[in-house]
Amino acid sequence: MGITKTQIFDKRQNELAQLFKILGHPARIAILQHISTQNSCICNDLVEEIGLAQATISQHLKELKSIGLLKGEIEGKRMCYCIDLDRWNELQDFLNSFFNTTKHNCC
Amino acid sequence: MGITKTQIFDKRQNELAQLFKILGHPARIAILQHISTQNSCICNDLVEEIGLAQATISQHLKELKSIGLLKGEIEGKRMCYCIDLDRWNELQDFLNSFFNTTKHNCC
DNA sequence: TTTGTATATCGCAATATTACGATAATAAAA
DNA sequence: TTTTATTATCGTAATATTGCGATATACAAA
Repeated sequence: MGITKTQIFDKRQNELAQLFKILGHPARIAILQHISTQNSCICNDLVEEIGLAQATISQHLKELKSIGLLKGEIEGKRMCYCIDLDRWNELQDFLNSFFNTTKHNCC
Repeated sequence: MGITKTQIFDKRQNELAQLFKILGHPARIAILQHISTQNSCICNDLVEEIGLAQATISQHLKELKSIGLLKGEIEGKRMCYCIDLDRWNELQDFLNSFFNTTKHNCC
């Protein structure tokens, strides 16, 4: 065991869980905050500011890219990672719709 | 390795990540949806409706309780799990504040 | 009391995640 | 061309998560 049984859940449930899961790591939260509020979008800057190894940061960036939250642009020999603001808003709406439709109780 | 280095992140980052992480599993999403929209709050009903073993559902319920999202009431020999709506709203606000303060880009 | 029902917890196996050193790939600079 | 800097990927060790059978616990019903 150890495998999440995705086949017994519907598409929306798996999608929601996947989004929450990717956001569920402090390094990825920190990356998003740095890019957004501290104007550092260069991979190497993030490595220095966050304090994880370069390979580790690169891996986290890849995961954030996998849900479309980040897009990377090549800038000479460096990579500039930016938040895809359209996707960001879309995601926020999606999570809010989950919260709003799940706001009732049976007892 | 394999340990998340929580000590290099601040309290808010770790808290946000923890909340997202707990929500990052389709079974837990399904549990919340069942309780809220399908009026099933009895543990055993969830076991039948979701299709995971009783021990597994019990474990997921425990994790949802750990972030205050569910509260369980004893009802005879059964347990009725309800969403803590105050906590639910608080959490939604907290996640929205993260989304709203991270909505800028450097490039 | 005995039996049956509902839930929690323990222990374990399978799998996933996290982190990082080493190395490859790419492009600018010398 | 050679060197240097930046990032991605591979391989691996450590740890975490998922899922479940077995069992313990608690309560109701017989």
